[in-house]
Amino acid sequence: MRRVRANPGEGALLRGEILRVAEELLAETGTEQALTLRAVAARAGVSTPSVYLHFSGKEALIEAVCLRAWDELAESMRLARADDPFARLARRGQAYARFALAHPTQYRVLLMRPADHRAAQACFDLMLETVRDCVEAGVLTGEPEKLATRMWAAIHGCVSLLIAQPGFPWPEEIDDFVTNVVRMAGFGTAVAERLPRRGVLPTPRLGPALDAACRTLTDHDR
Amino acid sequence: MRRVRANPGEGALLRGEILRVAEELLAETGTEQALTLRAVAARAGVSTPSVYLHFSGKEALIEAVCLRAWDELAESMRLARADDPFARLARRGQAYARFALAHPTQYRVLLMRPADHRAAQACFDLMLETVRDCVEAGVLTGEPEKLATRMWAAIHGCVSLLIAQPGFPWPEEIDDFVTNVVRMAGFGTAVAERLPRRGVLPTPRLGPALDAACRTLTDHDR
DNA sequence: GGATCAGGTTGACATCGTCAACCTGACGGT
DNA sequence: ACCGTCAGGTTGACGATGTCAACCTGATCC
Repeated sequence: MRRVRANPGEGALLRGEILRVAEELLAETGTEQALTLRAVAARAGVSTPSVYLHFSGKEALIEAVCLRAWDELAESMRLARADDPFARLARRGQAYARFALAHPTQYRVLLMRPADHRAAQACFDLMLETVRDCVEAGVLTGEPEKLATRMWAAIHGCVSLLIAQPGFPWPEEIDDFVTNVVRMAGFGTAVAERLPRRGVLPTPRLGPALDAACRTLTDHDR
Repeated sequence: MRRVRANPGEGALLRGEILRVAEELLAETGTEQALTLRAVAARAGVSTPSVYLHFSGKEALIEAVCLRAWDELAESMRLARADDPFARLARRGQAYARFALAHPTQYRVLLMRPADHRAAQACFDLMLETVRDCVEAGVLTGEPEKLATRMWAAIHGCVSLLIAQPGFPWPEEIDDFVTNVVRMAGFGTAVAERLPRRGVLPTPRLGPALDAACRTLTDHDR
């Protein structure tokens, strides 16, 4: 199983190999504790300290492995298109959630542990761009950065709870849960920003008023 | 620094002492990696394996330490009262967020790592109870369990991002962020559940319609 | 006054991340 | 043809950590 030494100039080949087996190991075990430098090195057919030739330490390796997933996420969000900006927002939110749930370990390592990297920046920017479109189209009002972080929080909360609390008695199917959280975030952001902090109808009158208001939002013409 | 041995029948005293110093250590360092059995034992004035007399291992100790915080959280949510059920929902959501941000390490350990315990069950039940009140009062519609999980997701997402990504360029003050996420969750849940999955006005007409609809929700009488 | 047993301690083991020192074989210059 | 050089590794060790089996000890009861 011993790996043959690379020729001069090809040292980076080992780096790729290490990343590959580390990703494998992480996917197999589902936890970064099981990602030992010794296990990674052994599977790559190489001695343990060789990892240090390409990564400054264990944390650096883990980060490098997980960061690869985020490029894919940005790509899959970019692919989630729709002509209507508000619909595109929902599509991208769902793409985000779908990807996170498909790569739970990487998502957890990068976004559910304290860190100062900005792994999600690219994805957030894609979200932000779509929120801007919605503001221009008049369906959302307010500062796009603030609106986007609030919606991000909702979707992140949804997937991170699903990842971290598999034992919780979730009352709806995962797909429905994600979809409904996305809808809640979208409509909630649109409505909350249009209402004053105080002076909204008191609860007994708010229920019927919401019924009536929502009827006017439905397209009866088609 | 050596602790005097407890008398027969008082063995549980050490358990309390261990919990106390472990909590101290966790609060000081902010990370459970620094919570070594050796450090805990040393600070308690006791030998390392003594911890095993009261906890089955490191994970059990960490869980026991963090679980103590949740009882306090449930209490502080119970204290967040308001006559109006919809307002009470917001108060409790904010109490939840405030507590989580005040005990970030415990929150992270229990809710942001994979686990099968149901740490948050008691808090969720308090949330659920208030959601039920809102449904009875007519301001929310739908199945309370589903509504509550969606709102929980939003608030959890908000605090867990704040805890895990302190380096992110948050565009609003933490208090405002929390408040606005809570508003988004409340109004979003109320509205999204009243709208059909399809057949909502297309974006160009949705903006003005939302403006008009939200005007009807404002209390102009006072 | 000796047995008992709760409440610990001692010493060791395997595993981990990390590092300094060493090895080795391909390649360029002469 | 030979020899230095240097990229690309390896060896062996260190200290820290979770965990466990075996041992100790002093209060209490008959």
